[in-house]
Amino acid sequence: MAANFCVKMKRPRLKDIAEALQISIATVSRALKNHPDISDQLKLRVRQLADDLNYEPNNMALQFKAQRSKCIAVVSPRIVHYYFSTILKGILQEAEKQGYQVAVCETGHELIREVKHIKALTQGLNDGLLICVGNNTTDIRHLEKLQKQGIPFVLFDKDVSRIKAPKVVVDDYTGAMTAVEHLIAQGYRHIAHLQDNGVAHTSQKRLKGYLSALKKHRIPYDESLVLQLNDISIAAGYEAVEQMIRSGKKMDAVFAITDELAIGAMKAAMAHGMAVPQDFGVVGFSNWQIATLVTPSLSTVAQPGVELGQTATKMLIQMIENEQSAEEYHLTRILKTQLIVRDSSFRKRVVVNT
Amino acid sequence: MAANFCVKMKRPRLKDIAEALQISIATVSRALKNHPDISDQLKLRVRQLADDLNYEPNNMALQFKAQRSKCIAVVSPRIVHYYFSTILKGILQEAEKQGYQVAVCETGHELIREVKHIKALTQGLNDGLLICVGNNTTDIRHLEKLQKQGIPFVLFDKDVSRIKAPKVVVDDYTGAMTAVEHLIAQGYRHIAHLQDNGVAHTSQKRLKGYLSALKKHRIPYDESLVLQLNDISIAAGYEAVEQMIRSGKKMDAVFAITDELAIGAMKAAMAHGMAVPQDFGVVGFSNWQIATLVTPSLSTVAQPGVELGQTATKMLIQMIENEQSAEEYHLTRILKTQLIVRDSSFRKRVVVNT
DNA sequence: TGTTATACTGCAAACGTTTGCGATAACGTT
DNA sequence: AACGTTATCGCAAACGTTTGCAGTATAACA
Repeated sequence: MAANFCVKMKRPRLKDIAEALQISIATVSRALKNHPDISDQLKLRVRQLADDLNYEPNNMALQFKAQRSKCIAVVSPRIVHYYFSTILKGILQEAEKQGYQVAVCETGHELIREVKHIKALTQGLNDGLLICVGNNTTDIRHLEKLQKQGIPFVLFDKDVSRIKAPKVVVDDYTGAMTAVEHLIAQGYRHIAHLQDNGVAHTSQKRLKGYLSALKKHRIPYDESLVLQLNDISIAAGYEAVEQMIRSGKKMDAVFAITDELAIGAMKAAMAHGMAVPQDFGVVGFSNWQIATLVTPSLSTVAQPGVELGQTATKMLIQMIENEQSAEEYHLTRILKTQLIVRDSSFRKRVVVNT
Repeated sequence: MAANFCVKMKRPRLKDIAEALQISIATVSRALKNHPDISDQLKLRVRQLADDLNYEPNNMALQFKAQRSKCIAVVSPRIVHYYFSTILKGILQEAEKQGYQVAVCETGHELIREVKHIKALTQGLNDGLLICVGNNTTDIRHLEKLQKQGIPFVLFDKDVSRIKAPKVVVDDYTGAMTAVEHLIAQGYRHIAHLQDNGVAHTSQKRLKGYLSALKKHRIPYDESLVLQLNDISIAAGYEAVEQMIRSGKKMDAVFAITDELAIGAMKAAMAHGMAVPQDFGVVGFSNWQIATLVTPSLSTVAQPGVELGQTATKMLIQMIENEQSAEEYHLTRILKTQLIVRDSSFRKRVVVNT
């Protein structure tokens, strides 16, 4: 009776039920878990009271006892980012399926924040980590420390070649190569490549793909057609291509490391009177939503974000539940990209392959 | 010596340090916490060994003891969504600042998943919740239950008028009104409104803003200019406006509930030979990234996503740390939107206000 | 009556940490 | 010599739950 007057009712515990029913805590626990040792009659009484009190087991106590939290954490350089959102969606899907909670944090490509977050996330709360390192992460001592501590983790999207650990990445090399081969098949011959500063692993792989495609089709490599940009924005792409055109450089196509760069390139070409795709072909990378919205629509290399997230999560949970450390479980899964041909690179006529 | 041969070294505990140093666990704990009761000499030895063993306190034990996890959880309808990403970024920023971990989950606007996730997230692991209900959430018993349990939570973005709880929302009404007034000021008179099925609180507020603007400027309300669509995609916007044009309906502008709808509308108008913004004005809602990329660029109402996330998080953490339940802390923060005028609605001439 | 099986239920330890309080020694003071 | 002070450290309880083991009562059987 009087208990109801209490404004702030404490969370009920097994002990409360036990005392109310004059039985032991152990019995309550077993009754709620439908243990055969407990009589049906008592089970009923216990469950009744548990429902009335709105009893929910205290997960902090459970995970403390089990030393398992059923939580994993994601370390991502960016949150407001179409591709990373996609990956996160895949992670959440798989985690939900397996009953795991997912903590998220953003590093903004800053090593300090990366280190800080990883440290905070590993102080016992999470069973494992999904990490995408930042573009500037060359110092990998924090990852090596993770390994030493035996904390399960999986690297995703960005490869870190210097560390042996489970990884899930996208086949940037083949993706880029396929894209450039497509441009070549469409008859473009002077294909420029727009990339960022080039330090990131992905950038290098895509450049290699570009080079391989040229080589395979016996197209001479022109160094001046590969542009390193500080920025991967639309404006940067626009500016780069405009300068090239102004300088009189012969160029009839662009393969860009980003959809945004590609769109900038496309706009610059059009602004200078070139028709896309007739005079100028463009292929981007990532298949952002905007690729379908620009005119002409942008051909691009799609990365399987959801699949990547799912795969990484599956691997991580497997490591956790089999108690395998990252060290003894190094295997790199490479996911296929898919070339999506849209209007910006499809001349709609049969092209003789050289 | 032999311990080093052990392949899988267990995580060191205070007990391990204590035994190695032949002192009590309590002393180790105090030494590491720099308690004045412990001699500097012993502190040094303890810290030395702790460092050597790479000791990190077990957070599960800590949070179990304190019954505080320093974790909050976010329940969001969508993950791959520009606006929600922005909000999440704000949440993560504020949480990082205050040392909280953030768990995330996606409901996909499905009530069942919403209920399930909220239940899972509240079984003790999180100190509080940030919830954006789905569009179809009319049954709010799960929220009422949260209140009864005294678990702190803040509703964000979507208002749920039937429940008294702390909320952070955006001023959809004024945002919509300002947008429509802008169209009116630009001289448009036959302004259509594209909305979704209209059940969501935000949809209703925006419709009201639309109506208020018309009324204020003495423009007769034409019911047939308000279209409820099943879908908020570009295609849906395109189709809706195309049908209107074909039907011969007089219409010279669109205010859409979404940037995507607005872009669809714009493309439809242009496809039918109308010049934007000369013959046809368009304003969207949300300021997605694509708004700047379409031609002409899209005017839109920007929602302060980061600010919203930060505000909600601040409120939640305050509730947690002051032990205020959602019931006794109901206050609704309404954040201002900002009209961003771009090419799709700016006729670039002085317009006499009627 | 004694033995054994059956059906329940409770005791207590364990998970790792913190912390109030009590204990011990060394040293100084009277 | 007796007492007080100070510095240093340990004991044990507490947080909520699970679970192996032991215990008790009842009933069935010889």
